[in-house]
Amino acid sequence: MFDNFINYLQSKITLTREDIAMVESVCRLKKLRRRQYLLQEGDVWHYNAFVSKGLVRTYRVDDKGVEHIFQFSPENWWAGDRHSYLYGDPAKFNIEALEDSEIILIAKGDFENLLEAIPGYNTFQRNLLERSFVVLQHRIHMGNSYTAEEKYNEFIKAYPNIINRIPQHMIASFVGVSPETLSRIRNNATKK
Amino acid sequence: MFDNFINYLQSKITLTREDIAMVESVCRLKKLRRRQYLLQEGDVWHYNAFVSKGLVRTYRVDDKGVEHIFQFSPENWWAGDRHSYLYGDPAKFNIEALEDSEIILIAKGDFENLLEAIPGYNTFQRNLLERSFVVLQHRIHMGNSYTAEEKYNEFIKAYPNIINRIPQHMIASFVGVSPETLSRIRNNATKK
DNA sequence: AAAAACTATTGATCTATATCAACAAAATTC
DNA sequence: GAATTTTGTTGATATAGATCAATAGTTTTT
Repeated sequence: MFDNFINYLQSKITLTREDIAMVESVCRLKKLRRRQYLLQEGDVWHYNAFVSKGLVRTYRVDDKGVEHIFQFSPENWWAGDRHSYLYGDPAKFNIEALEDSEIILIAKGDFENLLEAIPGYNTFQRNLLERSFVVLQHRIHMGNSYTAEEKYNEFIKAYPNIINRIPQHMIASFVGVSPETLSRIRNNATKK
Repeated sequence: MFDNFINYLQSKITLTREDIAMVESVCRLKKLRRRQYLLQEGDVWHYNAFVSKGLVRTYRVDDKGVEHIFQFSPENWWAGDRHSYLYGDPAKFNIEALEDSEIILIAKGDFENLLEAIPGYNTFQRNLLERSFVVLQHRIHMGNSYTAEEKYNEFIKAYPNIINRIPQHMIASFVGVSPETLSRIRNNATKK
């Protein structure tokens, strides 16, 4: 039931039988149909969510009602609203399944116990955050200095394996470009 | 000599006398004159740098030769190139002192030892990264949905204490707006 | 204290990209 | 399988903000 997640963990850190039992004891499986929400704006988020199957998007709606996708999470990635998780505030993000999905939920307190109890997990988690930091940093830099076309090219370079599972206008939203502009970019690119 | 840093640490985690001795044994003080570089593009960064006095900026130069400031680090903040640190690649960032500064350097290996050796430090460091993540996330969202004026207002709200130590065109660079536009924004704001 | 470098302002012009709008193909739902 | 929704394209137009350029005050350097 939680095999995907256990395999993921074992590829990152060493687990004893007891560790595995402990992890499994705090996991909860949540199945989502396409278009179903894992989190809606306004609710408080206190889970760590591992996508074991499917694909999920995390997005936010701005003052003008426009959606801005922050992240796509396919299998073996995480999803969540880190701000709400950290500060207990109502979420500004929505998380919605783009495909029928299976999500493993671990409650905040349980997850923190795992980090302390399993040797190396705290360090691995810190490392994961460091790498995320670098990715976000680069996205900020792209936002300030790349053209729309460059941003799109960077996206397909960074996520080649999921592009055909995501509608084009959502890629536009992720990279911060209007859907029309992205359509024109792709059109020009094929002409060359 | 490292008092500022020890005080900072003690405000976050509990330190024994031995812990303090261990920390001090791996600290190195580096004094910077205004305009002096702590890191230059192309060099590899393998420190954790705590600003104990002064102010430092971390910036990157894009393909067109334009500077983009990623971060200002005043007293009691950190500075560094996390990408270079993590992957050992030549830095894309420059770190330059905006004022005469004192920086405490801890080499990568030493720092990792501290995280393991001092109870709670690993967890505190993870928490620090989580909060940074949230900040960067918000900057990405602003980049995609705020006007130039809103971005500037957000900056003065977030960093009210350092605005008068930073030239206006550098604030413009940080928020991702041209210096002329920022000048006009401020002008309009005062008219109201 | 003169020269040089840095900083901020203001005006004129340009441009990348957004917005508005209409249409059609594809996918999904009933 | 008809109706509805989603998705992508293309054209016309608008606009926020960039760029270019000139000026001047301020700070730093020599």
